[in-house]
Amino acid sequence: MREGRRLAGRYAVIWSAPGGAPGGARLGVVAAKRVFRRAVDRNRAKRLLREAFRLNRNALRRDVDVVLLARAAILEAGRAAVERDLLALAARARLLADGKEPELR
RNA sequence: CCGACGGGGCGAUCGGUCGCCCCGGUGACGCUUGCGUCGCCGGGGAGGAAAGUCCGGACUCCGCAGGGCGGGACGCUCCCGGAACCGUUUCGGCGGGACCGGGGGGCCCCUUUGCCAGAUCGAAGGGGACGGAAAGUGCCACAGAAAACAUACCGCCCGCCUUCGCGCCCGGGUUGGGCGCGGCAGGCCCCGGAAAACGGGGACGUGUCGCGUCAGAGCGGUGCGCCGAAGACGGGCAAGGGUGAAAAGGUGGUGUAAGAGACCACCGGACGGCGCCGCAAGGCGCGUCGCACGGCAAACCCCGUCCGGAGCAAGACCAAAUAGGGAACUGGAGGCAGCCCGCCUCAUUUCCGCGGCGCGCAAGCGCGGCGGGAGCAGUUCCGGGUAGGUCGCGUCAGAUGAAUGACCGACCUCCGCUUUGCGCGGAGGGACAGAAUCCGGCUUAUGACCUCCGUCGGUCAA
RNA sequence: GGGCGAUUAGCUCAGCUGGCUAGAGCACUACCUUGACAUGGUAGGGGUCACAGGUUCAAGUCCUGUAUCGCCCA
Repeated sequence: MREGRRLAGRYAVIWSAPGGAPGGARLGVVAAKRVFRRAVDRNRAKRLLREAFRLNRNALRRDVDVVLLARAAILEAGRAAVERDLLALAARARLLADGKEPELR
């Protein structure tokens, strides 16, 4: 991951590196204690990122590993907004599976 | 009835789909043959505070025969209930128990109010970390005379002394004054006279002088004074003054030089005296005391009860590499020979013991040999221990970076539109907040709803 | 997870066994010194003692709770 690519979005920062598993891309989530002081906020941030990743896992390339770092603004966002942010980031990082274009608006 | 605030309870509905963590079962695949990945079935999956870490306990290690010092925590009394846990047990129970809740009682403080007033008391409401201030030590700033074995600043009173004033008495009686008498002079009136000259008389009391008498200030007095003032000294008193958070009972009287519980009445108070009531904390009565002995112990401290220390990052087990420790065994290198025994050459730190050879008169020195120990080197083994791992943490959550989410529907709440209903649209299902060994307590944070309680406001009725 | 400590002026710190006006240095302001500046001198301003409650006649100090910051232990 130290050599991986990094891109920042509104609600998250994404790292990516070659890897992957038979089931598809693997995920790691990070919520820093400096950013989210309360444990309930850290859990909320990680759950939002995890859900957004799960719902869009098939849209991503299968041969990469991904780490998502939550940013402070994510607490104000809903699930759909986090999903859109994640897909936009994946597109910029060239992480989308071949032949599939995100439906960005 | 409504609203606000405080306190308490509760912190939450049903169904479906897709995912996550753990356990049990099962199947497929992969290979380092016991794990990994994926799937299916069944079960379980955050809180009242999981939080703060303020306490108590279980548990673990250290220590351990027992106790003390030091340090710390708690503190009215009685009853009932709950309680993690501990001890004991005949497994029914019994005893203890940090702490929590409820009720009754006592004591103290504050506010309001009622007593003529005051000390103080009663009532109502509220509050109390509520053992001891008569074991000891310490502190009580400023102000005030005095702040804790009370004191005497101002003040009140008495005595004495000094000075002064006032009054009285006495002495002295200047100038002057009043009264009386007298002399002289002057004016006025009357008579004589021509006359305003002169003479006589009269009244007046104008001036002056003398005598007598009366009063008499200033001044003086070792004088007197139920007079007064000031000051010094000696003594009595503690009522009044004012300061302060706090000043040694209150009111009225008697009394006194002045006063004071000095004495008296009533009220209040104290008692480590007695009696009675109450399980007790305490209360009441009697008696005694004219009534000195304040506050602070969330100051040191004393009394009673309790506590050994550290903490799951405790601790237990498995255990690589490297370095170091211990034990046992072996003793280097080369050549000859090669089945074994063996033989030759070179090298070999130090100590002890034994005997041998050589030199030397001797002490001793040198040479090589045997045995033992240490060191060194090698091999093997052992233990400690680091990285790492497993357990601790199994009990209906069980993680070594930590799992509970998303969507749909029902239902509910609120807002808007609509004449109501029906219906439509929108928002929301809410706050505080996420287990990390477990349990109990405390504290703090909290939306909606509920209603038990309290305070305040509004409206309605009586 | 567990065990501890601190908070006083803009900054760094004192403040004893509760009491007198909460002080010191740097910084800031004004004036003096200089042609001007630095330095120096004089004077001055600036404090919810982190917050809340309690004990006490009286709290920065004592007690309790809260908040924030920091340290240590595998």
